[in-house]
Amino acid sequence: MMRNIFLGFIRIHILHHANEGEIFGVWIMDELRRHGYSISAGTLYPILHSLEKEGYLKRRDEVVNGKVRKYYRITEKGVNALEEAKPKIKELVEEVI
Amino acid sequence: MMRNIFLGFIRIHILHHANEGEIFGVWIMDELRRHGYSISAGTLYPILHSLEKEGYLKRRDEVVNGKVRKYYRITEKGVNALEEAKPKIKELVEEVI
DNA sequence: CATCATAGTATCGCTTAATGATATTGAAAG
DNA sequence: CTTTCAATATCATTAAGCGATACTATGATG
Repeated sequence: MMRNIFLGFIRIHILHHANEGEIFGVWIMDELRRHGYSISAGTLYPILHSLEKEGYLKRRDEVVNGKVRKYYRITEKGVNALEEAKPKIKELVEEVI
Repeated sequence: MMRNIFLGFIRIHILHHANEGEIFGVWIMDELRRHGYSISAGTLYPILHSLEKEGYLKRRDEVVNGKVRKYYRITEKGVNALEEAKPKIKELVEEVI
């Protein structure tokens, strides 16, 4: 029941965090786990790739502690999508809550 | 983007409406369309069946205008699930909005 | 009565998405 | 130049969503 809703939200959450700063795969997984939700790598990475491919996120590779990390940051298009989504989500949620 | 979120919400919306009164398949489809979302019959009916099977909804068949309608109403378990879900949704949404 | 039209529900075959498990990558350490 | 490790990537499987199409009463028509 909640899993379903959470999954619908995951793209928005990713955009949201990528709007506040740079994010990368494992960080997101941890962040979500902290909030009581978890997501498989096999689900997350394809989502990141598609968000990037569709132009909502842009990527930057950096070596951290000798490991390559792919940092993502929101794009202009991503910000727009996020702002457009907010009122719709609000409407969707307020009817029920 | 929004479709995904909407789909995650559909079970909650169904429970919500089944809490306010009796609902049936076509009515839900119309209601959602009115709000700018649409759902295929091939998606909706399996959802109704599973919500019933899992005990969130109970069914009552009635003939209306010479056609059989399956009215659904929320159960005690459904009400509980709905009430439990609300704060979690709120938390999930408020972080982003 | 037979058959027709119709609202509503049900299901099939296909496509797309999520998942856990497993593999790959590349820098650093030794 | 091998090993180790965090992080990312992909594979095979399972589950979910979908449009299209079929099914099921029932009341109307003649």
